[in-house]
Amino acid sequence: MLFRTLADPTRRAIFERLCRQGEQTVGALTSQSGVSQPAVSKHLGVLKQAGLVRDRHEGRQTHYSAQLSALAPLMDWTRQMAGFWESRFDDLEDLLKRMDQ
Amino acid sequence: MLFRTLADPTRRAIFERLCRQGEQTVGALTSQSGVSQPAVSKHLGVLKQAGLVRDRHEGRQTHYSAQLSALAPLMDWTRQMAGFWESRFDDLEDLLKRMDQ
DNA sequence: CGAACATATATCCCTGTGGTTATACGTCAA
DNA sequence: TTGACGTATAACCACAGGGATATATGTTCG
Repeated sequence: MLFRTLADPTRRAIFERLCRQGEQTVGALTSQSGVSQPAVSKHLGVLKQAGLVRDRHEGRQTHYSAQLSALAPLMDWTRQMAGFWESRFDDLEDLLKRMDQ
Repeated sequence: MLFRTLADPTRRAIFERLCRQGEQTVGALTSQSGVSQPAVSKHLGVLKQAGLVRDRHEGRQTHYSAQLSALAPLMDWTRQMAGFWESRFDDLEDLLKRMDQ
């Protein structure tokens, strides 16, 4: 589900912005997304269902923020793939270095 | 492009199998994929274009293997998002609260 | 209350793409 | 060379889903 959710560029950009700049209203996200407000709301719904964001209602605005813990399965998957590969003899020192950072 | 490539379950399963079990022929991959051989070939083409697999021709068969170094951008992206998140004060507070629970 | 505002939902359209079958291309064996 | 085999390409279909516009829901303010 995570891959699918993050596959769309617009949606991924929204999530990245929430990671970089913290909590944002739908309006703020819309103004820099290049698509309509309903489109942004739909993307936020998908992100929320994937657990990647959480929403907080304050008056008539809704504030969204990134829920980074949801990325854990992604890191786990990547590490697992690397593990399988590594256990089958080969260098990939470069990748392992980056994983250790 | 990585997210998009790995978003499809069938294609991701093919890649995972190549990671777990090493080099495989198209026929071997097809037999356990649940879809037709042309579909598998198409998926392999997409994976190849994303740099996630390599192909090696041997007679009339083609052997595919995972090219794990292509996952590096994925790890970099994830780490970058985590970095943005941790560098923001309010989120650190949230994290600490959750750690105390 | 009524109007402006912020967001969510409904509806529809249209493209992308994953699936199929049919077929072409290359390779091995006889 | 002919035929069987392994894989790739072609042509087509069906549907998911991202986009827009229109409208509903809910909130603040005069």
